Amino acid sequence: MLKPVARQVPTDDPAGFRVALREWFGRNGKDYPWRRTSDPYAVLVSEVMLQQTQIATVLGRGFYTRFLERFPDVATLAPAEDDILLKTWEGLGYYRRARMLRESARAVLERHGGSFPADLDALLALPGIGRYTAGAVMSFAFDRPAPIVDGNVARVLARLFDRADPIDTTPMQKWLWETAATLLDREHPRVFNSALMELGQTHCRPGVPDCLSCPVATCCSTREPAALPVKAKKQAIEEIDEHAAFIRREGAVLLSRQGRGGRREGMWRLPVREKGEIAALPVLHRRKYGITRYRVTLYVHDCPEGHPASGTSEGEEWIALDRWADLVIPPADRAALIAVLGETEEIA
DNA sequence: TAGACGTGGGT
DNA sequence: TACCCAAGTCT
Repeated sequence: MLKPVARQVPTDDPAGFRVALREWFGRNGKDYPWRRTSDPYAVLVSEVMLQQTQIATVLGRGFYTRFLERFPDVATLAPAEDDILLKTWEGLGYYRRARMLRESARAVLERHGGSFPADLDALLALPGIGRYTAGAVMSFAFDRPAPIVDGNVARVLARLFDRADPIDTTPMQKWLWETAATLLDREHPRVFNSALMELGQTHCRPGVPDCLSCPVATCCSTREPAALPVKAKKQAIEEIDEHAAFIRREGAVLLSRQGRGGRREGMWRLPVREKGEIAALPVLHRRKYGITRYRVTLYVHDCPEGHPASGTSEGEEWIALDRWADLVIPPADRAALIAVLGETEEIA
């Protein structure tokens, strides 16, 4: 694909850049629910859900709407119990986000009388709110000038300025934030930041971008947009096996609640055993799933009551068959449970 | 500061 | 199928 290569960069004519972006966004900006509100709480919920999570997931699977229906404001979120909170977040991943959102709601009640502060440092001091999210709430909710740099903005800026330095390094991060601050339209921060991100999501998308109709192609210096941004090499994926026991008793199945400080804290899983304990038992189900840097193969073994591995240990409980589906369970375990229970029903 | 933290959509 | 990685933050 041939792409025009500009001789100037956006900082050569910041005013022109802002106008081009604003006009493009005025015609093409998408209509997301969080763009229809200036309620900082609702904006924060959307931003936290969207951390490392695609819009299609948050919107398409109803997480955003469901969460706001159940927790419409800080006063309803602050006292939420873990179970109900996690149930609303189930399937979204990065469950710590949900707890930190609740901690932020509590902090807003305690420190700010229930109203979000329109102040970058005060927002930054709230749990789970980093530089990006603080800037997003400032600009999207309050329409106050604060730069933001997320994956979209980093890609757009790296291409506009033809910067091949890895974006996940300290110096490049510094440059990205400084450049975002320099370019920011201080008269229209909400529209500017929305537009910059949306440009990265539409025309300036990852992989092969659509440069021919890009509204700011006249100040984009890269010759090979598809090669940008550069990222530091990521760590290798590690293959691991998990051996879980399907232990069933009259009307109940043994499940294990994940403990404090660990992965997926408070959620329920099939009880995992040492491979040696149950490897010899028949495999009822096999499933692959990814978590962080691991590629996990989950084996579910049929473990009869009375087998040495069927004894319950810390955090494990018998859950009635008509109740397990209401628990908060990771998707892989839920799918495995459905498959295994379905099979054994047929056998029975 | 590098690694942990989840899941699913896109290719 | 396999791989990439997304509106990041915390420790």
